[in-house]
Amino acid sequence: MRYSKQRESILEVVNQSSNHPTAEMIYWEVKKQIPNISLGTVYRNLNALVDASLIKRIHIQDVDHYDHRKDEHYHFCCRECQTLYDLEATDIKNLIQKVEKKEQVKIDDYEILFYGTCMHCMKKGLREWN
Amino acid sequence: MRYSKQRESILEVVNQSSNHPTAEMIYWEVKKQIPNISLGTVYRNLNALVDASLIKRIHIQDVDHYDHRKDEHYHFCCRECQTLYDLEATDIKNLIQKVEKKEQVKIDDYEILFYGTCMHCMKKGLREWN
DNA sequence: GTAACTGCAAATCCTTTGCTATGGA
DNA sequence: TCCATAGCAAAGGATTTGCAGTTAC
Repeated sequence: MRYSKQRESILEVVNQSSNHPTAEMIYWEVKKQIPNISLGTVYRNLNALVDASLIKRIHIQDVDHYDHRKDEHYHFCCRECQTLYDLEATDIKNLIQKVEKKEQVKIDDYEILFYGTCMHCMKKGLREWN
Repeated sequence: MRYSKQRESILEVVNQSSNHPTAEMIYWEVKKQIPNISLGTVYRNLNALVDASLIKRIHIQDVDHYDHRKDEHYHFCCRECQTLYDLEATDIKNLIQKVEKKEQVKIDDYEILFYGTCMHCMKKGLREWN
């Protein structure tokens, strides 16, 4: 893969985002640095970066989002405020081991997404603890 | 939600499928019973059934699939043969409890998908155990 | 009777692709 | 120099929507 300032900028935006941007959001962000970049270029580069495993595509509630790969994590989507959080990958090695053993498969990646209510929205009383 | 034979047939096809059909596959299957059904009707009903939580939409490798909700399960996608398997939801209650406690959230649903190599393909030597 | 539902076709939305020009190695 | 990559605009594909007719209740 050859260098281009467009691809560098796109990768940088994804890596520095904590909010799992969509292609469109990435496009507008990169446009601040490279005003004449085209949306086609953003899509092409996102695909190239996903193929190269430099970033990850995650599909949440009917929309594609892009995610840096800095560490293993789960995702949590709050149904009240629609925020998408990163969660620590609690127990993941243990879980993978158990599943591999029980099902006799070899696992090399995962996508773990929980839905529910975040602490913030629970405090607002939008949902009771139970 | 009012009764219609189209919706009944669509729900039945999803419930009786073990292969996580796409909208298109469901359309062709329902067409055997109701030859003049339109694709638009299939999409409309799939959305209605998902909204009513009678079926689940799962997005795997860039394609939407539909899944019955008979029991809790994980999904496993084999990178070699592209088969999508249902796996037992090993340890799920324990995992949810741990995550809820650690992250202070309330979880009411999840999507857990593993990627890797299935037993079948490993036996064919497409990938080594390790 | 009437509101929900259907089939059909057109519209919409997101993403990809073809083309020519540019730029990195 | 040469080939990957860019920008632009048109094409593509999946899904949704508007409308007029039909059906469940």
